[in-house]
Amino acid sequence: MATTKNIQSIERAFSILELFQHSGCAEHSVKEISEALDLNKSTTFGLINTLTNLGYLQQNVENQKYALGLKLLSFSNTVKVQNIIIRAVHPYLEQINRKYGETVHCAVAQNDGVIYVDKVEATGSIYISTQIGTRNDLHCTGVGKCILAYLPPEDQERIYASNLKTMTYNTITNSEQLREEIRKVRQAGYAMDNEEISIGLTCVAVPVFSGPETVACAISVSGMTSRIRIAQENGLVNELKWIAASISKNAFDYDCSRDI
Amino acid sequence: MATTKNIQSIERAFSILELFQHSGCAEHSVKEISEALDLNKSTTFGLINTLTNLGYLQQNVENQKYALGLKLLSFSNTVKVQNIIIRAVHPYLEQINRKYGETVHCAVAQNDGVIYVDKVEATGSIYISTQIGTRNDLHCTGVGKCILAYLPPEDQERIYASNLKTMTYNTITNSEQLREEIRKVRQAGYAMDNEEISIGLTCVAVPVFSGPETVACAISVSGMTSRIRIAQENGLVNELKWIAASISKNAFDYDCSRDI
DNA sequence: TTTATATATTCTGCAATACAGAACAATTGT
DNA sequence: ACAATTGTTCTGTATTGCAGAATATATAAA
Repeated sequence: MATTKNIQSIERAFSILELFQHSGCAEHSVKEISEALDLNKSTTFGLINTLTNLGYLQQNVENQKYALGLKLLSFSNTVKVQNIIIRAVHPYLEQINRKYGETVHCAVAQNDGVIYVDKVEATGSIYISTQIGTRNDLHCTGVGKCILAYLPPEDQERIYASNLKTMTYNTITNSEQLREEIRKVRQAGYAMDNEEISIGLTCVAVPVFSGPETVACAISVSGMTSRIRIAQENGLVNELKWIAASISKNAFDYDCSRDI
Repeated sequence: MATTKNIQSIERAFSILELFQHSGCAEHSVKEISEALDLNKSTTFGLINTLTNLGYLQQNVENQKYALGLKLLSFSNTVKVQNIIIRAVHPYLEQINRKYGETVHCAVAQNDGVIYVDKVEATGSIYISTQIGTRNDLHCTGVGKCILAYLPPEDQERIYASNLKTMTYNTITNSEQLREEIRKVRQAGYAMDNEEISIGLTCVAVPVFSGPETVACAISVSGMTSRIRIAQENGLVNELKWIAASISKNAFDYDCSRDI
C-alpha cells in the first residue's frame, strides 16, 4: 500500500505530459504550461527541458513551442507485449472479430472510469474511432457497467452519487436508474450500451472474472445499432459469455461458471 | 537549445520505466530495479511509489513486484492524434497498403536510430511483427538508410565509425561498404533492405523531405522477399517516390522534385 | 530601422526536498 | 521457530530543485 509522499518533480513532469492529453492542443509554450499548471516560469522550463532532453517532449523550432515526443510511443508497444491481460485476451478478441465482423474492445478499470487497453477493429469501420488508451466514464459504456457491477458497494455508491455526465439522450444520468441498471447487469451477466455514449452506436459487453466478484477486464462488441441487433439474434451474448469464461479459466485459472 | 542540467528525479523515474523496455521482463522487484540502476533501495522505492500512485507503474499484489501501468497506453493515442508527421503520412500509408497489400511503415530519426511511428499492416500478416514505437539501427533498415543518407556529414561519419551490429549474414557491417551503400541510396533516391535485418524479409524505403537535405521521415513497404520483388516489377519504387513527393508538398509545403 | 513588448532561457542564492542509511515490517524458506 | 530476504517507513542532512531576477531572443509596432 502506497502512503509515502510523491516526489514533486515527477508529479509535475507527468502533469505536463498529461496536459497535452487534456488540452487537446498539440503544442504549448512554456508560458502556457506554467500558467495552466500554476508553476513558476523557470521551474516549468526546467521540467520541460528535462523532458525534452529525454525525448518525451520535442520542441518545434519554428515557434519554440513544445509537443509530445515520439519516444512515448515506445511504451505502448512494451505495455502491449508485457501486460498479462492484453496478452491473454487478444486472441479471443480476434476470434470474436472474425465471427461477427464488428469492432471488439477490451477495457479495464482506471480510477472511476474505464481505459481501453486493446481492440480489434471491424474492417473498413470508420464509424468507431476509439483509440487504445482512451478513457471513458463507467455509467455510459457497456464495459463500464460490467466493471461497475462488481465494484465494492462503497465504490459503486460513490459513482452513483457522482455527476453522471450526459453524452446522448439515452445516457443514464439518474442515480436510481443507474443503480437499477447495474442490478440488472449483475443478474443478466452482461451489459448493453444502447446508444448511451454515441447515437447509432450499440455495444454488448461481458465481464471477465479473475476471482469471485473480481473483474479483471471487460470485453465488448461495438457497432451500428442495426448490425449489433442482428448479431444478438445470432447468439452474440451467449458466445461472449462463453468466451469470457474461457479467458477466466485459461488466463486466470478461475472457473466462473457459478458467477454466470 | 537545451543546456540546463536535467532534473535528477525525472531522469531516474524514466530510467525505471525504460528499464522494463530493455530488460524484456514484465515484472521487477524494488531490489532488482535499485540494483539495475545502481540506486539506493529507499530512493528507488520513493520513485517507484510515485510512479505507482500516478498510474505509470502497477504493483502485482501476488508477488509485490512492479509492472508498467496501463496509463502509459494513453500517451500513444494522444501522440498519434497530435503528431504532425503521423497525421500527414497515415492516409498515404493506407493508400500504399491498399495497392500492394503489404505492410507499410513510417519511421523517424531518433538518436542514431529509427523509431517506427506508424504502420498499416498487411492483412493476415503474422510475418512482420514490428510494433509502433520500436527502435532499430540505421544501417540495417531501409528507412534507416534513407535517414542516414541525408544526415549531416559529421553524424554520418559517427554512424560509419560505430559498431555496425550483425543482424543477418546480409547485414552491412563494414564502414566502407556502408558508406558506398549510402552514396548509392542518395543517387537512386530510395533504399533497399535485402534481408539485412531478418532473413526472408525485404523492404523498399523512400525519404520524405520537409526541406532541402532535410528528411522528416521515411516510409517503407516490407514483406516476404518474393512478394516485394513482384511489387518492384509493378513499379513500387516510382510509386513510393511519387507519394513521398506528394507528402512533402501537401504536408510540409516543400517541392522536392529537384531532390529526386 | 528603432523601440517596445512578450516570451524563452540562463543565473544565482536559499530553502525545501529528495536522498541515503538505518530501523522496522512482512514474507519466504528451512 | 528461526534466519534470511525484501518491501516499507523514519529521520537528519546535503543536495537539488526552486523562485525571482537578469538576460537573450523573437515578435510587433512605430
